[in-house]
Parts: sequence; C-alpha cells; structure tokens
Amino acid sequence: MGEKRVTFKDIADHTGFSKTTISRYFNKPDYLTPENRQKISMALKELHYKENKVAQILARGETNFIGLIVPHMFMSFYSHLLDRFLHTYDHFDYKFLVFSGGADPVSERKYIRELLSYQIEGLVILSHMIPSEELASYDIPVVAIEREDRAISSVNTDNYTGGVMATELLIRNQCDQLIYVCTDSRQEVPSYDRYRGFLDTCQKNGIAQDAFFRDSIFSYQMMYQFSEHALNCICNSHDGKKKGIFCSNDVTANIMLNLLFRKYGCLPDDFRIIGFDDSPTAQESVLPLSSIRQQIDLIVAEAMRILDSQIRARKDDPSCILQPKHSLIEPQLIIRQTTSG
Amino acid sequence: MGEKRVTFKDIADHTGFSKTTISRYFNKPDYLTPENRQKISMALKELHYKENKVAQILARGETNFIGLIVPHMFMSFYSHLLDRFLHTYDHFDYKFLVFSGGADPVSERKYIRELLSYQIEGLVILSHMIPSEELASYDIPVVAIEREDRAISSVNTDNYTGGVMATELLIRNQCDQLIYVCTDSRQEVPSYDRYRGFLDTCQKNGIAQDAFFRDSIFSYQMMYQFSEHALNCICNSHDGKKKGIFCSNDVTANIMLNLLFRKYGCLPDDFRIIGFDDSPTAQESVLPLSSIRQQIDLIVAEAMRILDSQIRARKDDPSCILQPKHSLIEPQLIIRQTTSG
DNA sequence: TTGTAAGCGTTATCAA
DNA sequence: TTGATAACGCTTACAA
Repeated sequence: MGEKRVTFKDIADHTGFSKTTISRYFNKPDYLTPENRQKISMALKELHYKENKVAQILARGETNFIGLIVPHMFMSFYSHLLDRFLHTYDHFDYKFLVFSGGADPVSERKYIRELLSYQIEGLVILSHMIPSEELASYDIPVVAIEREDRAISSVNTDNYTGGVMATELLIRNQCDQLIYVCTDSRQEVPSYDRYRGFLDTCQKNGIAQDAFFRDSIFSYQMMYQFSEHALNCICNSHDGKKKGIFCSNDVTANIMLNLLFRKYGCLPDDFRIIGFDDSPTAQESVLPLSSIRQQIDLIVAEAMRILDSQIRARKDDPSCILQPKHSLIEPQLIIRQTTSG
Repeated sequence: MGEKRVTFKDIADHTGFSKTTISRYFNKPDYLTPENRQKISMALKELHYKENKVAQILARGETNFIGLIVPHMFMSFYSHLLDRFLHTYDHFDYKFLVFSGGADPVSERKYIRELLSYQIEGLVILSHMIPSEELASYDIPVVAIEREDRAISSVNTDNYTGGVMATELLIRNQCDQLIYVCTDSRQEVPSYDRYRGFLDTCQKNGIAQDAFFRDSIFSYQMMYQFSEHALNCICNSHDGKKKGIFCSNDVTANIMLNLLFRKYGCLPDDFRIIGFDDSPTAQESVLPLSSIRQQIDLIVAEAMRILDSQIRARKDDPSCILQPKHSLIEPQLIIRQTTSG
C-alpha cells in the first residue's frame, strides 16, 4: 500500500549501475551483457518497478497519442468504427484519447484544445461540428470519415457506387418507381453521393424517381415520424406501381419495413426495400434487410495507414506540409430478403 | 509550418518575467497585477503559446487519466455506457484512455500495463477477462459494471428486482407458463440475479417455469441459432399454454419476436415477450418490445462518483486502503406492445 | 560496455 | 508580487 514510486534511480542504486544503463536495458538491451541484463531484470522485479511513459514522452517528445472524436455512439456505424480504431493498437501502438462529440462547436473546440495539450500526434474526426479548414489549421495530421473533408485527409465509402448498386438492384427487382429516402440533406457530406448515384442510375434506365429529404434528425422518434410520413406519401402517390425504396441508412429502412409488416403481416409484393451501412439492424429486422455494406475494417485500416504515414513524415521533417489524401473504399451489395436476386 | 514549440521560457524571455511568473499566470493569476497579466496574455497570443499537459503531469504527478476497457462495442449497452462515460468530461475533467477488449486475458493484461504506465488514476472495467482479485492488486481505484466484482467496486442494475418486475408483468398478462432464456450461464455475473428474481417470483406465485441457458455466444449467428432452438423447444413442450418469455437481453427477445412474426404475421395471443436492457433494438423491433431498462445515465454517474471519491482519497493519503463499494441502480419496467398493461 | 550531464516543459519551495 | 532553483522520471549526446 502507498509505496513510493520506484524509478530508474532506485534500480540504479540497487544494482550499482547508472540510470543510463537502466534506460538502455529497455531501449538498447544489446549493449548490455547477458549477466547484467539478468541482474537488472531481477532488481526490477524485486523493487516492483513500473514504467512511466509520461516521463518518456517528455524526454522523447513522442506521445503515440491519437485523438478521436465521435459525434455520438447511438448510430452503430460510429461505435463500430471506434471499436476498430481501438483495435489497431495491436498493430500500431497508438493509444486513443477519445471524446464523444459536443453539442456545439464551442465544446468541441475545447476537446480539441485539450487533445492538443496532451501532444496528440494525429486526430481522427468523425463528428461534423468543426469545418475542415479549421481542423487543418491545427497543423497535425487529421483524417475524417464520412464528413465534410475539403481541407483534410479522409476515407469514405464510394457512396456514388453504393447508390448505383442499390438502385440497380431495385431495378432488377422490376421496380418501376424508385424512391430515395434520406435523413441528411447537406450536399457537402460524402453520403450525398448516394443520391447522385441513385439519380444517374434512374435516369440512365429511364425509371421514374422520387425523393424525400429531411434534416436535423436527432432522435429515433424524429426518424420514425419522418419515415412514417414518407411512407404515407409514397403509398398515396405511387399506388399501383412496384415501389423500390432506397433508404440512406438501415434504421430508416427498418422502420419502413416494420410499418409495412404491421399493416400487411408481410412485405407486400409491390414493395422492395434496401438500406445502407449493413448495420446490425439490417440482419436483426423482421425480414433481414438488403443493404449496402460499408467495409468498416478497410475504412479504418486505410485511415490508419494515412495517419501513420503522415505522422512518420512529420517526425522525419517537422516542417513538412500535410497534403490531404482522399481514399474511397468499395461498398458491398448485401442481398437479403427485402429484395430478391 | 514546423514552428518550434513555444514554452514558458520563451514567454518569460519575451516579457522579461521569469518562468515561475508565467506558470503563476495560469495557476494563481491573483498574484499578478492586472497590467502584468495583460502583458503576459498578449505575449501568449503573439507567440502562439500552446499548453503542454504532459510536462504538467510530470511536475504535478496528476494525470487526470482514467483507463476504460470495454469488451467490445457490438452490444449497444457497452457503446452507450462508453458514450456516457466520455461525456462526464464536462463535469469531472477526466480524460479517457480507451481500449476495446482483447480476445484473451494476456492481451488485456497488456492493455492494463500500458494504461498504468500512463499513470492513470482510475480504471473503469466492463470486460470480463481478468478476475477482480487481480484488478484489485494493481492498487488503483477500479470500478466494474455488470461483471464479476468480488474484490473491486461496482455499479450494477438491481438485476434481481429487474427479474421480478419482468416476471410479474408476464404473470399479470395471464401467462401460465414462464420461460427464462439466457445467453450467459455464469453464476458470478451480476445478471445471473435476473434468473433468481425470475425463479423466486414463479415460485411465490405458483407458476410453472422453464429455462434455457447457453454459454459462450460470440456472434449474432450463434444467438440466432440458440433462440430458434429455444423457441422450437418452447413450442413443442408448452403447447396450449399461455407462454411468457423473459429474455436476458433485447436482441434475443427481438429474434424470438421476429421468428413468431414471420410464422404468424403477428405476435400470437398465447405468447408474451419481454427483454432486458431497453436497448435501441427494443423500440426498433417489428412490435416495440417490452423491456427492463438499465438506467445507464445513473449507472455511469454513480460509477464516476465512486471513482472520483476514491481518487481524491488517494491524493490526500496515497497509502489509504481502497474499500470496494457496491451500488445498485433501480431498473425501470418499460411496457410496450409485446406485453399488455 | 558503461557513465556523466544536460535536457524535455512544467510546478513547488523558498527566499526576497 | 516576483524569482532562483530544484524537482518530476526518462532519454540522449558525448565521453570514457
């Protein structure tokens, strides 16, 4: 209980070596003779030495900290991403200082200032509060995922292709009226490309299309109401047609499916639905939902590749300029029971 | 680009004060005259000073780091907890170093060693890999949530009461055959108390009961298969009775509900279902699921209260003994459409 | 192969 | 109200 901290000095005194030699035991063990290594090793155990990386940081000027800001964790997309980032520790040895997004830019700036004061070497940003130009101005490597990324590096799903895949599947399902339902109407967000892919594909195939956008959705309740409203409109406007609904996320798709299921006890033949993300919701819904999978493992791997290479570049040449890199990851079409083949 | 780090020394040189005075500007501003404060403030801006908390840690011996180990983030319970913990930053100023659980105790021990080397002042542990006795031996404040907690502090939902609530609701629904379906059979886990509450309530009311346990479930697929198997058994064994199914989590309950819905197009009248956690799944399922809510906000608030008080106690008296505290948080009965009143 | 001594950027203790 | 000076625990030239 309450033992004083054991330091290199204590080990040095106990073994008769200098602090330097103890340091070398950890960093350049080859310089020591096996016997001396043995001696030090014993002393470390006897005195219950515990290493202190804070001191090491100060001396070396490297923290191996990466800051990570998620907007929230209620969308499984974000928690899944976070999980994968944390697991990169096994490869990269970066430790993650994590913040869950503020309600406003002010508190998020506070988070970032705090992160910088801990000398983070890079930042992963999933939240949308701060414009990329400001993030770039902090002059550390930053990589964004599925958010506005004009001035910073980013990794995103190839949303356009995802939109095309979903739309083509609905067309193969003989739908003659396609509808895009979206819970975020901002054009600067990468996911807006899903709509572009949808539109182009409808046009190319000469299929009628319709779309519902809604902004500022902060809760499941809001999403439910919006979906219900959209579905009512769809039923009223496109009666008699075979309707293919493409939702910008699985939660919305699931709500649509549930509404139909409660009404008809099944997915009626004149409806086809596909979601986006391939989140757990997609397989857990009453009828497993077709979806466009975002390959989160690949997204994270690529994000870390970019971040790590920029961090290394900075260590070689602290004044080097950080060129934003933008990577796209292929989506995957996941066909389940709300569409056929 | 590539500016050298600006330190107190630079500010001191620039203003003609000493480093000490600059430090005081931040920590004891009252000692300075307003004019001098002004001068320093200007200099900080001109030179673009950025504070360095790593140096501060070393000098002060306080990190304000809390380590946090989640088992994974695929169960929304954990990601929700994590989200709430991160948000306590606004009250407590603790920063969280987060690890997502290892596959085995060996890698998890590595995480803990790393955390300790960063001089964390406390540990929140949600994963199950390391026995509490070992965690206690690290001699820093530790608080566990919904895991084995013999030797460490913990905050848990009052699972027994939760079990009673669920069971009583099913009885009020005129069920005459109750079934508990559980995806974790370890008796040392707090959630086992749900079963005890279930059993006692069945006995007290003289209602027939049955139970299905399965261990080592690592994926949705396994959970699905287990649920399907259990439901088949239930249908075969208890035909003609009104069956009240109490699932140890909402995901299992949702699977059961989906299986019934696909078969019958509705929840048949001789079935009632209730889950546990009140996770998003519960409201998103085809028929909104009744559930026992774990009050995550309260759990986290209480966990931080315990942790913070032990951390403070340790600062006053580094040799003080850490008495494990165990708190229970009341669950809430959430009645939705898979049970009535 | 090992040691000396000067950092790293703060804070704490005294003294003025 | 301010300033020297010595920590904090480790790394890193440079020297031996």
